[in-house]
Amino acid sequence: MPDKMTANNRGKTGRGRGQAMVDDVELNTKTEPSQDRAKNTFEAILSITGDLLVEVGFERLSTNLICKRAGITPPALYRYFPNKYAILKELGDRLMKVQDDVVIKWVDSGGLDTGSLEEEIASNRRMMAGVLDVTKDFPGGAWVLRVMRVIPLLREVQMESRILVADKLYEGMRAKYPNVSDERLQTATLLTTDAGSSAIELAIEEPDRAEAFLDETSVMVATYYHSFLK
Amino acid sequence: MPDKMTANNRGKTGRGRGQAMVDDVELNTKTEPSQDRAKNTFEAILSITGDLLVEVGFERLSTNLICKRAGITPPALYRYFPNKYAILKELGDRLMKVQDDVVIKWVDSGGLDTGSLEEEIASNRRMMAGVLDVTKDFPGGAWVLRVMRVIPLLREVQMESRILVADKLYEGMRAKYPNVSDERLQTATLLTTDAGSSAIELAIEEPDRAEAFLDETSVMVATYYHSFLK
DNA sequence: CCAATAAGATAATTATAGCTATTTTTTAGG
DNA sequence: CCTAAAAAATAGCTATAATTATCTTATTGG
Repeated sequence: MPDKMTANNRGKTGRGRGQAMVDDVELNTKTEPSQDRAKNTFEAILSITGDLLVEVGFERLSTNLICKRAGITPPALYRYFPNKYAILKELGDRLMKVQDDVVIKWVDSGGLDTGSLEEEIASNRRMMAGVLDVTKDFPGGAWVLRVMRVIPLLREVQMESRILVADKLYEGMRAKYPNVSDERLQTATLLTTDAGSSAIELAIEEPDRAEAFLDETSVMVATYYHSFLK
Repeated sequence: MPDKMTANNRGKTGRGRGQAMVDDVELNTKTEPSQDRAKNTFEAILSITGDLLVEVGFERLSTNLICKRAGITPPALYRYFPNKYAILKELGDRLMKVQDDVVIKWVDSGGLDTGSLEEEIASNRRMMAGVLDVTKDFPGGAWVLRVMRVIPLLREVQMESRILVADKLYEGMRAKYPNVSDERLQTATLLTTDAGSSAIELAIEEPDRAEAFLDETSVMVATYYHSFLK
């Protein structure tokens, strides 16, 4: 039986793989969109992916679903992203960036220049509220945080961000706690960053207790650093 | 063209669904294995699932792969577990149980009956080391923790455990910190449990710094609780 | 307004995932 | 040692995931 020659199957076969290769994948975006229409598509893919994470979760998220919701077809999506993980990576990069920016601005604007424990708690708390805000505003923010944990390549994105933030904090702390070893201070910044991130996740999950989570985490972290002075 | 009647396709069709329904699934185990052989199969499925999580990650984990590695066929697996998530849930249940047991034993054996801050730090540190140990011994322990975050139904398992542990801690703390409100103490136990869990994940991910992570987390948590005395 | 290029649509392909009806083999109790 | 129940194997099915070759439509710089 000869090949059926329909309008779009001219005897050459497609080469879908059915499953993405999770290792060895290129994760960077492809063509940067130049036209306005394309920029909209690009952004729509990202924001819809975030929305879908909230609606259907990570397991049910698929490129086909994203396309359907965005009103585009797969080739349009694959013009910008080489694969599904690249979309998630872009989301991860962006979320980390907005979170990092909050912390960096906080440090640069003197968030660490505090005296009393009470001041430190309050300053810390303000920073955490800022991080919570940008995360809540981010489409699917909490889900992006979770997904980053289960995809090794995205975990690296997160760790890079953690290190960036921890370094920034370290820089500001170094002068403040001169008699604490470099190593200890580095460990401390990493741990408190992680604890803060966990608290943010909890706060989004249980909005009713969000205030309490921020309050207590601020107390915990500030009290901890304060103990370095002794 | 008539149906091909091979040895096992007798004209009735199978009814595979191709994708699991992530919502609305039964997650409990089915037949409890009675024969020894069956118990081995049951345990093999669980421990191999843990191993595979480490080897290939969550995304590549599939029932077919588990079967292949366990030397069984899908129907054997599906005799015990109604679907893939039930396997993960059993792993989650078990990991939470061994972790919880460490904490409960620690409380019951007087882990909270400490006086000085130094004693509290040391006691806390012993408990965390215990939790780290059982988690490291658990096949795929760190991965199970991660996976629980991205599958809502498993997240519930984790939250139930958190609440159990937090309640146990709360019980012990209630007497120790009489002038702290119930609500605040509950928030505190939940947050410190979460922070501890994050630290365990970090410790497994970066074994070289595991000691430091436990040390500092103990300090952070103990210092925080200690501040309640003021 | 037209050519070049960007953006998107059509229509499939392949792989593999989850799962199962049915038959065969083990196991263990009488 | 024989038989009923338990356990596992045979051999698939169906759905859907990711992805693509090719063609068409929009956009824009000249």
